[in-house]
Amino acid sequence: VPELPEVEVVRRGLEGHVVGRTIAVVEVCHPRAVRRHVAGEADFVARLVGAELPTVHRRGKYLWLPLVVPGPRAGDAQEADEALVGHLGMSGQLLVCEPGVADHTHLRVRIGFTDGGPELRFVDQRTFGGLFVEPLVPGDPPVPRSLTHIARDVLDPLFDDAAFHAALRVRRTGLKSALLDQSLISGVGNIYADEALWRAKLHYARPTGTLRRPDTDRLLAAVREVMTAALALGGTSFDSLYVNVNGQSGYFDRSLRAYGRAGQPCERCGTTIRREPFANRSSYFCPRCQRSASARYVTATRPGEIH
DNA sequence: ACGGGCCCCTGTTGGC
DNA sequence: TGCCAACAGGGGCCCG
Repeated sequence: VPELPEVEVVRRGLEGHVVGRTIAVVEVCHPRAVRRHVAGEADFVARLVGAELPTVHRRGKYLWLPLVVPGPRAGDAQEADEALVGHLGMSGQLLVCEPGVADHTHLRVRIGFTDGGPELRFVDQRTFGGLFVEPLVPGDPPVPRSLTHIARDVLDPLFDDAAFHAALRVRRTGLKSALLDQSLISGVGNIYADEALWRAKLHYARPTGTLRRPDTDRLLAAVREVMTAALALGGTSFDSLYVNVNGQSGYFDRSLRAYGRAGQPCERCGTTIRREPFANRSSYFCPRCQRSASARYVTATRPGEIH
């Protein structure tokens, strides 16, 4: 459930079903799912068992739940100094389901609670995602250590539009590469990058150094609009891999204007949407609406035609 | 230091 | 029908 809207849907689900509860048991079913927990599987489990989960945070595509361990005397309030961190990768799901429900084929981690209620299950077909426990680094809010290089996302009120524009100006790369760079702006993946670029009428290969402030403002507005609209529809789901904590799909796939629409007419101008290879994936765009890559740059990116 | 390329996995799909 | 290459929403690491 990869991009920001889908991860936010999951965060809200965790807020409703997991926050306030205390972990009783943890079962790691596949070691690769906890590979980012360097101290190992047993340490991962030990740090979780007995911890209470007061809140759930998200930055970009990462989720984390601060862990509060009960103090020596009952009722002692403790500050969380570490957190359970999760990334869904390409195919990860966090599902809330009754303890009796049959294990999913790709169940990787099971977390049970002291109240005996629904479990939290991490299910991940491709195992690009994972869970790990890490110390929190002080900040607003405190962030797990390995997330300190992740930029704030566009729905974060503290995202700095001017700083983002300045960063684009000094980069020497294409616009979509910059959008996908989680250290510049987080939460944007392949789908919403293409959708935002279509909305802002910008070419994916436009050199970032050529952007003027109004271009950046239009782009950021488009990213915010498309993500907000997707969130309202529960995110984008093409199949059962991308679901909320209750296993339900979102409906934003019907609202996509560029992604996956190769060969179909642009809804703005009727020109056929084109698909081009991009970084081992694909870029979808309207060749008429999104013509802003300079001719020199486009030429230079074609193998064997560098002038 | 920074950008692009490659790899980590499993499953589905479409062409021959 | 079968086989196999291409492709899939991500990111970390290595290399130049």
